[in-house]
Amino acid sequence: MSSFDESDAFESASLAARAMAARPMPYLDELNPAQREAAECLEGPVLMLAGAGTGKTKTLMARVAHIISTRQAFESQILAVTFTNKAAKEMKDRLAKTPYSLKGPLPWMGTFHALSVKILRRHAELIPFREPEANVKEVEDLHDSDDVLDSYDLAPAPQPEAVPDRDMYSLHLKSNFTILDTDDQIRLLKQLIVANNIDEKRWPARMLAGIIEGWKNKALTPENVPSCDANAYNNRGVELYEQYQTRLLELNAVDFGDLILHTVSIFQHYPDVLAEYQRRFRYILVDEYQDTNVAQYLWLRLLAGGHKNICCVGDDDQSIYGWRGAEVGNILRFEKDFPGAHVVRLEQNYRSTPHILAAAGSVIRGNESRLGKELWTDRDEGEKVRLIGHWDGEEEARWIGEEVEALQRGTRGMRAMSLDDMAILVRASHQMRAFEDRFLTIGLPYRVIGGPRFYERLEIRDAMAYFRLVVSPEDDLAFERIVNTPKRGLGNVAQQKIQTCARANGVSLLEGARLLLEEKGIGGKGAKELGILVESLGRWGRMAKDSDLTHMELAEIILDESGYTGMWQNDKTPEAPGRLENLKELVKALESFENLQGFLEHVSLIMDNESDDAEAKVSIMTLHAAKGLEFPAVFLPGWEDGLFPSQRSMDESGLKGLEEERRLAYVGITRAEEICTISFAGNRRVYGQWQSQMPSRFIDELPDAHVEVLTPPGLYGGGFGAAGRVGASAVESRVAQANTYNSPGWKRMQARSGGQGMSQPRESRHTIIDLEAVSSFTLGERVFHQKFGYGIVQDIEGDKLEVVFDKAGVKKVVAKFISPSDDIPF
DNA sequence: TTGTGGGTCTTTTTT
DNA sequence: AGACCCACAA
Repeated sequence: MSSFDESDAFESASLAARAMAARPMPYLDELNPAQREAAECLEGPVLMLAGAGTGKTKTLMARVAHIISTRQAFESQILAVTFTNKAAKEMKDRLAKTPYSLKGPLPWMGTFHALSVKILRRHAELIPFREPEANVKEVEDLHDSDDVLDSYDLAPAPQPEAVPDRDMYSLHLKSNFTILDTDDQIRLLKQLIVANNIDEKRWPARMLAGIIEGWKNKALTPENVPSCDANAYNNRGVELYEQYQTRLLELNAVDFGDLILHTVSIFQHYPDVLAEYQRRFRYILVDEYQDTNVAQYLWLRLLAGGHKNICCVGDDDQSIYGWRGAEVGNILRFEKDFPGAHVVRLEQNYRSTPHILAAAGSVIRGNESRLGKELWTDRDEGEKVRLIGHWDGEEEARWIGEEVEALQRGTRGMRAMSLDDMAILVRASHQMRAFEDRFLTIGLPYRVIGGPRFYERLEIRDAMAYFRLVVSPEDDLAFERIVNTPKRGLGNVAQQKIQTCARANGVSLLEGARLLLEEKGIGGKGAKELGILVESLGRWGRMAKDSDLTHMELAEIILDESGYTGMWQNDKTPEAPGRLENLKELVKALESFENLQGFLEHVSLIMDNESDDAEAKVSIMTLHAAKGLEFPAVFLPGWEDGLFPSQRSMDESGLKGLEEERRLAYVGITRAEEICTISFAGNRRVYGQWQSQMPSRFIDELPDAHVEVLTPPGLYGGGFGAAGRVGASAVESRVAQANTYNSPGWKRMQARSGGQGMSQPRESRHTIIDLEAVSSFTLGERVFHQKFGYGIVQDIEGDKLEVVFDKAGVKKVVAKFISPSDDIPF
């Protein structure tokens, strides 16, 4: 990456010289007044509140063009940050298409992580930062502060008297560090957990990984973890976190969280380094600001600290990643963080019809904490949002399948739509199965968006482990991964021996294996195979250096000679051919890199897959995956209380959780350009159990005037099932439900499974208990919880209930219950 | 070393 | 119900 050299040219070149030839600004003419304001205001901090479909990317691009053509900065002095590679790529493409006065691409456009890697490679040896003695007290003071954010000042820490001598610490990060993905991380943590004699059953590695990730998201190093988190992971969380960080340094590796954390830490502790970057980046642009976590926020705040020419773009109503550390607070607090900030609201929507916007607006208005925005459009009215209830999930999938086909043909005078124009957006990925099943049986082409990323797949990770080992033989994690893949007769015992031998000699596992073979510490088939592997790795390594083979040819040789390709060729399972296909893809992907090394450097941060195939297909994806996309026709199935809004989200995060769910609903509806169809089912299988469902409370929030309630076919003829009833008179029932939802003891229509001849609906009393209503329980009362089943109330304490459930030994403190006082659903 | 049975968990997912 | 993971047996 030579961008630093490029941008150094700035020091000698004069901006004034470029200013001589002023050019017209065609990009500004294409904007509406609000967009134009956001693009033109180049002085000081700007917050661009861009609602769904209001042309924020276009505005951002115009802003870049404006900065360049008014000679405020060179391309290389603009820092443009996104969250995903997809977003970064999209911006790159857009910029390339409408270059205006741009001389070339922006070298500092990328994800937080990619940009951090770029920075970190230059300063890796500054990690870890060690507090010089004199500063220790100060740091302790910081930790006592309640608010993580307030404990950091905009000004970097005072320069330590003596810059730590890196040689003093044998252990520091080196510039060629590897980036671990989640899988490696978990394996590493597992080893630590075992080494610490912790019961991995009770305290899973995943949990620890989650806790550590949470800390890193908050920019907390092991020393910084506040005392309130000290009891995390059976009181040993911090201890293990520290060990983990040490282990990472030993491996010269970082995880994703470290990329941000280390960069922030360098900025905080080395003012000269920070100043260099502050000077370099004259303008900072941030996309999806509502998704930033604390660490990323600090990253930005430190970089913008000097000139404060920061432009954050976001939509507080589309913040749906709170569960992974995103802080809506960042965007809500922007004006406080950056006094004198210029706030621009983009409210004209170019995507959806008025009916759709009205529905979305009416739902999101239910949220308390928002900056407030009202989308409008001058488009034609179009169709009302459609609402329909179904008997069960299968019926719902069947109906949507037919509806998709109808739209494809073009019905009721509507234009025929391509399958590419339609999407089904679900709350949880397991909901996708019903649609896949149905679409397979009727032969409707579909594509699932999401799923495991290309480079996360088993075979890709295996292949890459081979490459890694060839490039850097001391990569122990890679060695562990492939030593017995394909099967070489090296089981646990053999691997243990290698571990011991390597540790005893203080060498890498590969080297340890070699020593072990020399000492004849291992025998039989395993020894022979291990010998071949060790020898081959050495040979491939030499080939990588000396031979004239292209790296693609080398990759193929590695995969073939190691027996890895053969392993899948002999595999008779149905997925084997697909995996071989993926391996070919992988080799093809090597093409765009100069060598294996270069490929590996980048692969952990890229995810370009999504092969664009020609055939039109309906898209199926989660609401989260749909963010940023748009479709003429959108289906939103599964709007049932407990599923959407998700019970778990509400249990864990209360009102905050509910508000995030509501934003999810908002995101869903605003994906639609012309037709938006919301549906729910009266009955659904939950963990193999049939449960009757209530329509989502968000349905209550839809404005009657903009909703058309459809009648599910066939329900009137056969009888009056719960679903039929709710579906047929959803508008009336919505009104009734709205009044009773949050109070204990609402009436509930009880559905009964019974095939075609649907029985009369029966009423039964159920109670939803929220925090305020816990006191309405009595000791010894029998309760039912969706997850834990039936149980007895043991104790009532403040706003918490302690319940012992029938299911062997489950004793939980939960605040929310559903309690049937007479009848049991199904 | 590989197969099997029992126990557990079950929202969303990027880098 | 169904997937996954681990412990234990062949």
